[in-house]
Amino acid sequence: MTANQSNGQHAYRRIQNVIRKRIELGKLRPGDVVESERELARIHKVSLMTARHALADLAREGVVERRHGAGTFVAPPKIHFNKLMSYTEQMASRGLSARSKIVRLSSSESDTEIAARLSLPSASPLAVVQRVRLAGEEPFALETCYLSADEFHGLAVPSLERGSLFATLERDYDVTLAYADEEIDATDADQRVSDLLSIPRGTPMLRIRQLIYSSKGTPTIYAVGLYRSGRHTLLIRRFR
Amino acid sequence: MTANQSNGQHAYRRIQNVIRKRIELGKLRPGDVVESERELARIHKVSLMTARHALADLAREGVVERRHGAGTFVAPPKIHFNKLMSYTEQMASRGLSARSKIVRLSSSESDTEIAARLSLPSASPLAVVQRVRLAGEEPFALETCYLSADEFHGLAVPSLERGSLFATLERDYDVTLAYADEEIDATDADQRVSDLLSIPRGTPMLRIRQLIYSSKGTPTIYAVGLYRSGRHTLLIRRFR
DNA sequence: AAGTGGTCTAGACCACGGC
DNA sequence: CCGTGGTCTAGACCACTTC
Repeated sequence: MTANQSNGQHAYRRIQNVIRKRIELGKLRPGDVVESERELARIHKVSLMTARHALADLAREGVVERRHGAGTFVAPPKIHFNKLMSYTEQMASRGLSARSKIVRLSSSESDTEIAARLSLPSASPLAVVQRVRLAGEEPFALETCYLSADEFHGLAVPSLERGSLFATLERDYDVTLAYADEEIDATDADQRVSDLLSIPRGTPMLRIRQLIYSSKGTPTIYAVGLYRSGRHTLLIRRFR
Repeated sequence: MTANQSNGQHAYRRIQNVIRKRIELGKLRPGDVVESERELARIHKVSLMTARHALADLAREGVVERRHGAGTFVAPPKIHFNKLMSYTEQMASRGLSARSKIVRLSSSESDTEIAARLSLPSASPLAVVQRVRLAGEEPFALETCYLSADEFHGLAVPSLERGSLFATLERDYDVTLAYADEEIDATDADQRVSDLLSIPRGTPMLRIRQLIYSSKGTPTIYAVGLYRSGRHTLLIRRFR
């Protein structure tokens, strides 16, 4: 009995999971006090440092707040700012289902500039997935994703039409996405965009170009999104 | 001799400061190995847990990176993503000087919607500072800031023309800004904007509306920025 | 095999908060 | 006052990387 105990989990993780589950189930609500380090140590039969580790880590994640001399409390539910989420996940977090239509799917194109962004040789074949995103029945965004066709061969339409690209990559290709750098600016709708989204040419669009990195630090997806003005606002939180 | 030693610092902070200083002075460069936990413990005559605390904390801040089984290394210098910076600070970080022109300065307006965003009574007087931002000689953005006129009376033009609004608030009013929530979308230039920025009407604009909070959590500034397309892109990093 | 970070123990004293 | 979090000790074993 050293690091792991009954199951294959670390002690501090087990403690965190117990607390997390209680919050998830509504047994602990925001503002409620959580057991103190000493109580947790006693209950879980671990040392104080381990109980402390569990709480300090939860506090870092923003799950709980600690007040010196007072105690540890469940943090108010936080809006997930600056989180990298697939369209599917974004919709799900608002209780909506993602609807989209694939308008282009190919795996043998090549584009020097995009290959460069993905740190690929300039003639590398690229897989391209272009989708129109729908809010209700109304199209409001056009998203185009570029990936290395060599690394991700055989991206299937059905899996993309239902699940998200993120989920497909993580499930079928054992790639976990970690972070993305985004460039955001404004343009106007050109002919192709206005046709696909049924909006007038020249409509102002929010353009988001993101380079999504895997957890190994490899640039994995280059995505360009065009969002119809008024139908989509981006939320960001910045810190000083 | 328990928590503090020679000076009034905690042991783990002292260790961090030593490492930080070495990085600042260039004695440690990105990729260089930092002393191991055991070495630090020996050198600073502290326990392993304390040396560990120092390094783990530096790793959280992104100053160093730790690799299991390999060692602790100085992290590559980070670009400051998602940092709340005034226009003046943004320019300074690129080695440029901020140039802007105040086109409106008043302190007795009132606007129910904006007052509400600042959590003020709806008839509260507002101080308004509207500035055109210049890149070289070319105007590329229009920024409008709203503050409580009661709290910030006597905002002087000269201090705003040179220094930043941020600096003025922090110096003259003892307010430190902590974070901001931003809504980003696209619009087009209306008559007033196109006149002020000398651009055609209908030019797509990036619109950033930010609510800036003080370190006490009080909404302090509501700012609306309109940025000319192609002349300004926003950079964001998102994490999963 | 040697060295590293990651987890953990079983305590200790200090600083702070609320009663 | 008592209970809380924050720091700290002097070790231990495990998991991992490097050689």
